[in-house]
Order: sequence, then C-alpha cells, then structure tokens
Amino acid sequence: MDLKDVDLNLLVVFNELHKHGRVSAAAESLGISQPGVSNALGRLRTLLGDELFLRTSRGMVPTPYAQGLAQPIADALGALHGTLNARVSFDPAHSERAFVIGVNDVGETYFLPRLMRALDAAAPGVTIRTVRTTSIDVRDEMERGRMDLAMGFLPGLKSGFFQRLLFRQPYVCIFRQDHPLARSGVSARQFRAAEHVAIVSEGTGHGVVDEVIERAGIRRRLRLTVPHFMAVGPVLQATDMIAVVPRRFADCASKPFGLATAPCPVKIPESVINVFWHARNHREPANQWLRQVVVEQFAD
DNA sequence: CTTCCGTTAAAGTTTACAAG
DNA sequence: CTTGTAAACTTTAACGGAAG
Repeated sequence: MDLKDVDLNLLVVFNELHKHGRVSAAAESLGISQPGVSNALGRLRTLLGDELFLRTSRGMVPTPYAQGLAQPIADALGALHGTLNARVSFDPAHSERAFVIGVNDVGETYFLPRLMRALDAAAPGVTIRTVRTTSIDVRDEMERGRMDLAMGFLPGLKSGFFQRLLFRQPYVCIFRQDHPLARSGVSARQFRAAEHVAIVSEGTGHGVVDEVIERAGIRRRLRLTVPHFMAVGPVLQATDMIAVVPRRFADCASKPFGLATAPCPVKIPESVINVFWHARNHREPANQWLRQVVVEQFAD
C-alpha cells in the first residue's frame, strides 16, 4: 500500500477511536461531528479491508488486526506530533494542561500535598487527576495515552516503559502509640501473636509482604484484610492490631492517628518506588516537565 | 418502554484542484 | 482570477440494536 493512497488523517481518527473506545468521544476529542468519525471509520474500513472496531456493549472494541495496528500507529503519530511541535516547548506558567497520574491511596497522601504545592508555584493553570493503579490496567491506559505518569511500587511495568527510581523504603510494623509493643519493640514471637491488618492491593508490588511472611513460615492472625491503606490508621488507633506498611506511609499516619512504629522482625525486601511513563511520552515536553517536577520533589 | 449510541442517508457547504 | 467538479465535511433526521 502506497502512503499517498492513504488519508493520514484517518490514522488520527483511528488513534482517537482506539484511545476512547467510543465514536462520539473520539469525535469530541477530534473536534468533529460524530457522523464524521463514523464516516472516517467507514473509509478506513474500506481502505484496510477490516472491520477494525466492533460494536459491543462496552463500546467499540478493536479487532485483532486493529489491535496490532494501534501501537505502531500511536508511536508514528507521536513521533510526527513531537517533530512538528519541537519548537513549542511546554510552558508551565501559562499551560492549562490536565495531567492524569496513576497512584494508589498511599501515593496520593504522600505525593499529592507536595506535588500540588509545587505546581501551585510553577504552574497555576495545570490540573491533575489521579486514578487508582489497582483498579485499572495501567499498561493499557498508558499505551492508549490516557495516563501520563504512574508512581508507586509497580514491578509489572517493564517493556515499553521508562522508569526512574524515586526512593526505596523498608517495611515497618505500626500500631497504637500506647500499645504494649511500643516500649519493647516487636519480636518474632510478638509478631506472630498479634492480630494483623493486612493490606492486599492487587497489581502493586505490595503483595510481597504477605508472600514473604508466608514463605518465612510465619502464621499470622489476619483479623482484617483491606484493599487499600486509608482505613488502616483509624483501625489501628482503635484496636490492638498491628500492620506491616511502607515506612513513609507510617511516617504520614503516625501523627494524625497517634501511632508508633517498630522495625519488622521478618526480613522483607524494600519497597521500590518509581515514577513510570510510556515510551510514547518520552519526548513529549509536557510529560518531561512533569517528570522533572516529580523527580525534583521526591527523588532521594 | 425509554434512553443511549452508532449507523445510514439526504441535503447543503466548504475545499482543493484544474481548466478556461 | 474565475469557474466547474469532485471529494470531504457538516447538520439534521431517521433507524435499529442494546441495556436498564
């Protein structure tokens, strides 16, 4: 197929369609009418001899062929866009760009206060929206260009992504300030005897905690299991339970909830917190800028 | 049944291009 | 520079499948 026979704008439509999974949303994003997108899709279907997107209850899902095209097309368009806009660097002071960041709930409490304050000074018009890294497919969201950055302990993101280390942190035991353990520290025996709150959030690397403890042959009394960290502080404050959490979370939660920490008697590998971005955004000035801000604020 | 949403069709407008 | 034509776009309206 000769490129001159291809209306390259159709690829832009294809890209938006794949990103949103809905014709009307793609149309809005492209600034044309919904039939216009439908029409363009029709032409692309004829051109490529494939249905490309099938109508389902969950929107327009790509055929295997379209799925295969999506990434190369996105990369190519990204490269073109980057080249044509190379002269226009990102201007944080005047930008009204909306960024989407993937973090879990600890990430929000830890990163957002400082990040928002930094943005307040440098980029008053920029807005941030966060999404849970545990409830969505981060890889997919990033590939589609719906998420700009992700921060946290996400060992699953490798190929196609860039990452930069922000910090490492050990896991610690955390419990009420006037808990008996606050004086003595936590021995292996006491660790075993205590009632535990477990935080099980799928998709993050945090699951290693339970695995490691399990593998060490230690049977804990898991009295409460929750999918995120938010509930942990109040629960520990009100009970004699203990939890194993990343240290920076413990630092944030100690004061507001009157909690104390102690080293964990079980050896648990450190939690490695990175900032991740997709290869397609590697050269995007806005993305580069935001990464830079994150690194300046949070990298050790 | 109603609502939502994609598709299709019709009619008019805009745009690009080439010929006069 | 003007004009004719084809292609693509827009809006409007009607249609139909899917979901609640």
